[in-house]
Amino acid sequence: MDDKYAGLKLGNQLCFPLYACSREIVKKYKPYLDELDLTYTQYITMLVLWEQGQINVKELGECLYLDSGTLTPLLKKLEMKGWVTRQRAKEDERVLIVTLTKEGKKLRDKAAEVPAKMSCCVKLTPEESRTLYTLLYKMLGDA
Amino acid sequence: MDDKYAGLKLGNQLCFPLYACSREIVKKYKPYLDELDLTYTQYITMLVLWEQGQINVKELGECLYLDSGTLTPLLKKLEMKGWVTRQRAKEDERVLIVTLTKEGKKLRDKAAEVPAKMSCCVKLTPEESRTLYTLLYKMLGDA
DNA sequence: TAAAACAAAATTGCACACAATACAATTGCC
DNA sequence: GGCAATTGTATTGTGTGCAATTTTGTTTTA
Repeated sequence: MDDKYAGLKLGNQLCFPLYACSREIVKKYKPYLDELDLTYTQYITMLVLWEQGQINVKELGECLYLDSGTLTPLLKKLEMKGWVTRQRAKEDERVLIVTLTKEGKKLRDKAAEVPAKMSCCVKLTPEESRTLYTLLYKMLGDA
Repeated sequence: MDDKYAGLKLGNQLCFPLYACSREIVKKYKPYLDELDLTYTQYITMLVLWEQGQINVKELGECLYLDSGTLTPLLKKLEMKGWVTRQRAKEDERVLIVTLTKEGKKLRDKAAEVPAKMSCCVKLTPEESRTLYTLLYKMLGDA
């Protein structure tokens, strides 16, 4: 009878726990990131910059699955805080290059404690975490 | 040398693919939900209402992991579209009861096709989907 | 080489999320 | 009954997230 609507049950949706989990995790980061004066999105942006030092907006967007509409205001805020600079590429003035500043590099030391603090919140075994990680990247890969 | 910062690598973060996947999936829903004149958040709200017919805001928030700051404007929009009514409980005027209308019920038939359309987008085997589902709920359970 | 096609960012506008705050109704305690 | 604490929503302000459009610059081609 109700089979027609079985697919519409919240409990049968894979998307829902994904969506809810994502928001719950970001919420858990908040107290630690507040200490660094970073939002979650700013944090993952800084992760890329700490690894690469310098990157243009297009590539940054590809790394983070974010577009310029999200990144432009975010990067301007990071620039105002003095952690990055934004300048046009000499070779091609359309390209905007984001570079980590000395101050931005310093922030990395404070941030280094965050992952350990967060890992306490995730109640999965290391193996479960790996499995989850693999499955998520498999989904993302086809995106 | 760089071990100190190993935890900060984007590739070592579980939160990141979770966050990215969540947004990518919501994005894939968009064209189908546009046809129903629903946003993703409105859609999962309707999922609950299609199952329950009636629910108060507090319980709805617990189901969806959303608070009143998100739900209040969202429910007002659903009310304006004529799919739900909002009225205070007689027993306790603080409680707001959201009820599906006849029009809202009709929408369920159109929505019934969405899950099948979406399942094509998820390139996981049924077993992988179940594993992912279980792991996500395990994380959520501790949230 | 001038115009068209293309590309990268920025801008704009709408829709969430959510913390913080406000507010109104209710409950508990004396 | 009176009043403080609690509870359930609503409001406000900030920060995304993204589609659509515009601006600016580059490349292609007629």
